[in-house]
Amino acid sequence: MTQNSSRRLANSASKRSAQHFDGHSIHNEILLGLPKSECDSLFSHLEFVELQTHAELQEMGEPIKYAYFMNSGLASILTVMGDGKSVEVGLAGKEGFVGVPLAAGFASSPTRVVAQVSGSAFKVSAANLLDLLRRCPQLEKQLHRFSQTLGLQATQVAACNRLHEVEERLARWLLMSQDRIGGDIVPLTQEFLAHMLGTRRASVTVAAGILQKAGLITYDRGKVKILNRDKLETAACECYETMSRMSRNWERESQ
Amino acid sequence: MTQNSSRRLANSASKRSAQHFDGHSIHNEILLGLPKSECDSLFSHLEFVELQTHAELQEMGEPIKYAYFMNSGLASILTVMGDGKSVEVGLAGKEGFVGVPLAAGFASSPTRVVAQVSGSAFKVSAANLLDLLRRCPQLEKQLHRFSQTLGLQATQVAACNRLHEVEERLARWLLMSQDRIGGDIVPLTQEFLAHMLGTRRASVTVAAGILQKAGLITYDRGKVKILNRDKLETAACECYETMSRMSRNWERESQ
DNA sequence: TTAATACTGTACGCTAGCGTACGGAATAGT
DNA sequence: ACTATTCCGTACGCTAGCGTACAGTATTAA
Repeated sequence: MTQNSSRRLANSASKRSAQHFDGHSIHNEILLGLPKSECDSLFSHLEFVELQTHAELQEMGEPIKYAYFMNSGLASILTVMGDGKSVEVGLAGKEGFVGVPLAAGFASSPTRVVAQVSGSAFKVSAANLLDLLRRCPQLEKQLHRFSQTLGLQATQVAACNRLHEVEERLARWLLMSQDRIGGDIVPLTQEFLAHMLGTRRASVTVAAGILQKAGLITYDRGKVKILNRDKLETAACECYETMSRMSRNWERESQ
Repeated sequence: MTQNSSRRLANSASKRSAQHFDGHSIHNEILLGLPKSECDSLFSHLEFVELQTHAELQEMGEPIKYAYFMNSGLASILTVMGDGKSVEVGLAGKEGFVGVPLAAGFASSPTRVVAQVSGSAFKVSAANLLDLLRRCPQLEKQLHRFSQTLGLQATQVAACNRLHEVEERLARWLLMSQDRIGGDIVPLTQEFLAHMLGTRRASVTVAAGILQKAGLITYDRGKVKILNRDKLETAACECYETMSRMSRNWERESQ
């Protein structure tokens, strides 16, 4: 990244549209919401990176090297057990950030984070981020907010995992993913969906089959196409509505 | 609360032991860790309150009126579904605080919080807390930290609820409760334990019966006595160890 | 073209846990 | 002392989901 490109980005950051970085459009909502002064500090430390599917952004228990402002695609936050079984406990798309523990003074990642849908992000080293947080109160505030939303996601997921069935949870997951990546196709195999939902691949096949026969989705070799979003919402458990409402309230309540 | 008592508290707060407030010992670890300057600001706004069992500190979806620095007893953070089923997603004892959403700019509680084991706390109005946070950076930092620990608790619980059995989860819950309240008796009926674990009362009876026959606990009308803590740890799922380790790392990593 | 791999559908026996209900024992109220 | 309530143990039929395995189809590699 050249000094020139970072300056160009910083200059354009005061506008709410058509912001670029080294030729890459900025979609990340945290970055887009920052005041110009903080952008000036921040942007010279950012690096644009492509995220391939299943790329590991953070590993459970290991030091956090980089944090990521998600720009497109989808990052899954997973809790992994000793026997290798995993459950998704949070999602981060372009509205979010990967590396929230850093903002609270935690140096190691308590979870695994993988790019579940390929995309891109702006990454920053942990050391630089910590330094920036001291100078950028708005950035710090936004990261604390997003940390809180992830925590709330996790609480709802904790209850949902205990009380709701695979079919409902699958529908919820598809809706939440579509909200974050846009479009009507969610590229993901049943194998990895099973890891998300903390269940067997065979259970996903059955649940997806039911949704498919009902005409809500089609499933073909790692690509889910959402055909009827309204009906899919009724097929999902209440947790989808709850989590959406939390996001909306969030935007309203945060000044 | 008199001006006199708050002054006395503030004066004693620079010492690490024998701190009192209106004659009540302070056990809350967040309060004990604050510098004297912030104590001076904070203490005049605190009020000591007794918490009866099942007292509701915060209701899901409603505005947060008061925040609580827990002093003794145990607060359960619950996610409640539309049909009334509930699951515990977090615990706060004297190491903690009830009302973390306030610190991130959230005015309503996304969860229900009840005093699961009676005790006491120092409460502060939401408005006063928000005002104090602007003047007390250490307090703000500590609340962000605790917010993060609650979020991590929730992620582990989300996975645990999906993957582990009632008996393991019961053992984990008893251990975590004992860690927070001290002593070897956890006063709680099977009915409410069922709400915590998101299961039937009958399932708790069975699980508790197994632990009882194995000589790990005794159960009698709302009082669990822990007889063999070591064996109880092996009966619990790995999540207990994981969550304990997270707390320990937390203390080490946070400066 | 052939072989190997990845992805999906399906099947079968099995178990934990559900919903529900009933009875007994301890406690509290009057 | 009597009654009502709370709390715990148990039982029974039922279902979702588990672990596992195998086969079929699409994709990729050689």
